[in-house]
Amino acid sequence: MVRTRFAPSPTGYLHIGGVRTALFCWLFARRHGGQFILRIDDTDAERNVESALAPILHGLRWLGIDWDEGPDIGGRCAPYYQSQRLAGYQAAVEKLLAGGFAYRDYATTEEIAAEREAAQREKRPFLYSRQWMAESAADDARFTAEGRKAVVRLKMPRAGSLAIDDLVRGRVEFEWAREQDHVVQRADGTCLYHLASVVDDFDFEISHVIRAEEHLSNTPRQVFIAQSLDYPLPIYAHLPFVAEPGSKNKLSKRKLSTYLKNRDFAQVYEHGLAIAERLGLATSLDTFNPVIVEFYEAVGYLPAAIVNYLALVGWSLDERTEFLSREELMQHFSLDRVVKASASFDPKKLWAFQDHYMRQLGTAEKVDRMLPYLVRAKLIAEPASAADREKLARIIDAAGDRLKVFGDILAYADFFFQDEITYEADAFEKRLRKPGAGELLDKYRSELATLATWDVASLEQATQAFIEAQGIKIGDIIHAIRVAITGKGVGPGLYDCLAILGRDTSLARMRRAVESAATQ
RNA sequence: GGCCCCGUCGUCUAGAGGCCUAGGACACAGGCCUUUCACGCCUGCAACACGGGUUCGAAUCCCGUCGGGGUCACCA
Repeated sequence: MVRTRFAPSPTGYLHIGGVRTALFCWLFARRHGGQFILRIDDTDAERNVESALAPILHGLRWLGIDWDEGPDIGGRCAPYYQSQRLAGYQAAVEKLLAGGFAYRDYATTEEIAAEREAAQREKRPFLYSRQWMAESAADDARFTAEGRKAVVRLKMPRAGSLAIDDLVRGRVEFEWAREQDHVVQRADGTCLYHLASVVDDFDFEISHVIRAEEHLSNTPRQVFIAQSLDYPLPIYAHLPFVAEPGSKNKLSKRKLSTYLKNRDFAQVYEHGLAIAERLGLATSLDTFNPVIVEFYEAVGYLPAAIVNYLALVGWSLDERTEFLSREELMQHFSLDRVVKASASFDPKKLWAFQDHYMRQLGTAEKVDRMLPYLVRAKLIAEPASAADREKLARIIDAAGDRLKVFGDILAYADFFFQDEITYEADAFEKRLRKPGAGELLDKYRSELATLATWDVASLEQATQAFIEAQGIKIGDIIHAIRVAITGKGVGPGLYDCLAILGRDTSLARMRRAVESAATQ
């Protein structure tokens, strides 16, 4: 039975690299009809675990990465918080001690540091002297009498080597003599991550440990712990990590200002920022950041796009398939097609997937998903009336594939719902302050005032007739009309805008624009 | 610095000795379409890190060099 796990520590946010790891674990479990387990690594946590965990669970759920056992739903191996499994770790430490695989060490941190520095000075690899290792009860008594406190260290082998057959790396070998006597239990009795992780993986019957590459060098000590405890070894698979845009460094949420120098990254960030600001969301880099999954949810990306994109960061189905549904991924995912090299996060490629999945949506669904954005931005009152929904549907159809994320509706719908529009300065100058623009627009307005039916076809026909009568080209007036009725230089098709706005509003806005152009 | 991992277009990747004058996608550039923008269509730019082997033949195998990254906590 395949059982994989994702073991986040409650940090308060879901990192895009973490999601990729979770996704691969989940996909692998689903592919093999196994279980995906969520375990919370909170052995060190002093913070509020529940509130720091909520965004992580929420993000995974939003992406559709569901777990079979975990903190909120329980399961046969409960509890799923490491902080609630301390007794098991304690028992493991006792067993390690009893078997001679670990020892009580009374060295102070200063003494260890001194040894490490000495080794560095002499340019030889550091290996603890075990000078303060207690080998008998008498030693314990003696060291304790000196006022020392003990930690428990692993008594690592000092000869031979270990070979791991990693599912993505192949065979990797380590010399035991290079491995340190790592601490597994602190002086205060609490246990460290590596021990807890190994014990839990055994207790949860994890068959495949799929995790990021940064854990590869930690594997020997974990194997040592597992072997010393007589645990069967899980199968390991170390995934390449997700790197910064345009570099090979590990993606980090702290370095956003550096990433912003990357044009693509900056573009995606600023696009999201504009939406967030209209929604009145907090936009500190700590909470609103394309390295964090919440960013995409807030701005209105589709989970399908993110999942599809992320699946292709480090994995591919074949030489040309790009679009894969969740079901197809579950069906085809395999670790042997995971690449070994780290892969840069490319926000523009994610954007392209978003564009693709957005097109699959029908108008009705877009109305449902975009309406909340308009409500939050106070462009539509809650609850939305049937008329508002109808109008929104028309706007969405007119805007078409210009709407890349749900939040984009704000920029395309605002002037339809506002009573009073503001002009974009550049567009106003260029289109309405041009000599003669006002007069022409005024004539056009008078012409439209007499129009029998106010719909797209009639508007187009009337406009054509108007430019022919005036002996001008469409480009000579259409931009002025657009700025007059929308306030903007770009937007949906002009006749659509006029039709949706209606006769009264359109004519009133044109009149006001003519006045503004003349007086300002 | 020690140990470990990695190295194909700017980016994600295909490639398991001849199918490679290296394929696809994103990005980028130019053009067409066009009322703006977006879309669409066409074209283009662009890579096997380097050096030695092995072989009739190497992006693919071996060795070395260089480069990049990870890790060396009483963090996870």
